[in-house]
This record gives sequence, C-alpha cells and structure tokens, in this order.
Amino acid sequence: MPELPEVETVRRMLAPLVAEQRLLAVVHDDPLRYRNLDGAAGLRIKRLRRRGKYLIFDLERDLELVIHLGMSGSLRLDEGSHTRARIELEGLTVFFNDPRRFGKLLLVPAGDYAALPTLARMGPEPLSRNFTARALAGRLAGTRRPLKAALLSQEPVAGLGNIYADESLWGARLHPARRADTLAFFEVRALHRAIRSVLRRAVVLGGSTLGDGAYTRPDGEPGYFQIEHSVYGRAGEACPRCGRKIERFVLGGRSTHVCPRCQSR
DNA sequence: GCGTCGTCCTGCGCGC
DNA sequence: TGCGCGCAGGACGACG
Repeated sequence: MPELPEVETVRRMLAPLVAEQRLLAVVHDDPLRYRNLDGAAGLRIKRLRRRGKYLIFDLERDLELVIHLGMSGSLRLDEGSHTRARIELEGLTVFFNDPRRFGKLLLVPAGDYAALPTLARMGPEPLSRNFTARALAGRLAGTRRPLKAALLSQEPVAGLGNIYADESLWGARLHPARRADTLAFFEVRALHRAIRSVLRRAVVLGGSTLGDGAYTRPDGEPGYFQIEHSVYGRAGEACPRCGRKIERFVLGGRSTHVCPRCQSR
C-alpha cells in the first residue's frame, strides 16, 4: 500500500521527467470518479511534490493536479491491465493504474483542499524540520483516540499508513491501543525518533512491496523495505528484539501487529 | 466537537 | 477443479 516512502519513491522517479513539461490531457473513462480534470489541459507543470501520501503536480495558473494512490494505485510509465487514467505530456505519458479504484485524481485551485479534508488538516512532514517531538506531543495531547488511530488520521504527522504505523509503534515500544493523550514526553520522543528512522530507512529501500495489491515503482521494480518489517505481516514469528511471538489483532478495523512483551499497555 | 464504524472496490487466498 | 466467501486497505460520511 502506498504510504509516504512509496509515494516519495514515485515522486523522486517522476519529478525530473515531468518538470517543465506541458500537460496535454488527462484521459479517463470514469467521469463520476475523476471530475473536473479538463482544466489541466495545456498547462505547464512547474514541479511534482509530495504532501503526506498525496502527489501534487503544481501547474500554471495556480492550479494543482492532486493524486492519491489509495491502497492499490500506482503511476507507471507503461500501460497496465488496470489503467484508469492517462496523464499525457508532451514527451511522455504517465499511466494511473488502480485495480481497486480507491485512488483519487482531481484538479483544485492551489491550496484549496475543501474537497480533501484529510489533506487540509494534515500534520507536519515527518522528515522535515517542522516535525519535532514537541510538535508531536502537542498534537497527541489533543486527542483521546488510540495512538494508532490518531496516527492514521494524518493529523499528528503526515504519511503514516497501516504498515509504518505498526513499525513505528514497535520501534518506540508503544502499544497501538494506548490513549494518545496519556503519553509521557519521553514516550513521545521515542515515537518521534522511531517514525523518522523507519521512514528514512523505507525511503532508502524504495518502500514496501507486498503480495496483496502490490505497489511497484513507475518502472515496475519493487521496493525492499518489507524484508526489514519487524512486526507488520509477521504474526506468529519471533520479535526481532526479544524473541516473543508477534501477535495480530484488529484495532479500529485495521489489522495491527505488536510484540506483547516489548509493547505492553 | 469528538470518536467510531460502515462503505467504497477488486484481487486473491482459503475452505468446502 | 471450481465456486463462493471473506479479507485487505485510506479516506470520508454518517451516526451516536
């Protein structure tokens, strides 16, 4: 599933290819799902950037083409069997492949995210200087939700999905069901450190490619961070830190993985 | 206002 | 072998 490291990998590959290119058309056959895209035709792409799990093409005339890959979406340089849209540029075509149709593709005025409330409320970028332990503490203190649910909301910090939330919480020795506003500052600091270290390492390895809904890079190559997953998808296996069996349970409707010894409540 | 839950969608794995 | 069920996931609207 595309989370921050996967989306960042896509951005790094595509950004140099699309910068300064003119966008000729966004072609698709699902007008109910992908709306209002005609206005992008003919505009030059200033740059491709990432915000959390969103890819944003900054266009001329203060417009943004915003893409969310959902859970199975990818941007490819070749057509796939589940291509839902083609972004046609002067020199190349980028294919939006999305088997499960959870992805989004829309054109908005720059910075106007009324149609994307999660993007509008999004917390700081975890790999930026704005993301400090103190900032994280402030945002966690404001909610009574379970820690993992809070992280998945994108409000304390941008870009974490199910995989990297589980991995970061394991790294910080925190239980996902802990109420977010009960953390001591040393625990927030451990979480802050774990989030940054997990995401940095995952970006280096090109993200995680799993069997189900497999994410791949634009050139079709996989990521390799799944080899280093400590808990995600490893129920029944030994915790890499203490050897206790990893357990899986459902929290907020999401499959969740913990080491019952390292992550006591 | 806040938190939780159901829904969207489709491929795949498993059980019968 | 083949069928059908259930699960996976991010975002968001509905509901309590």
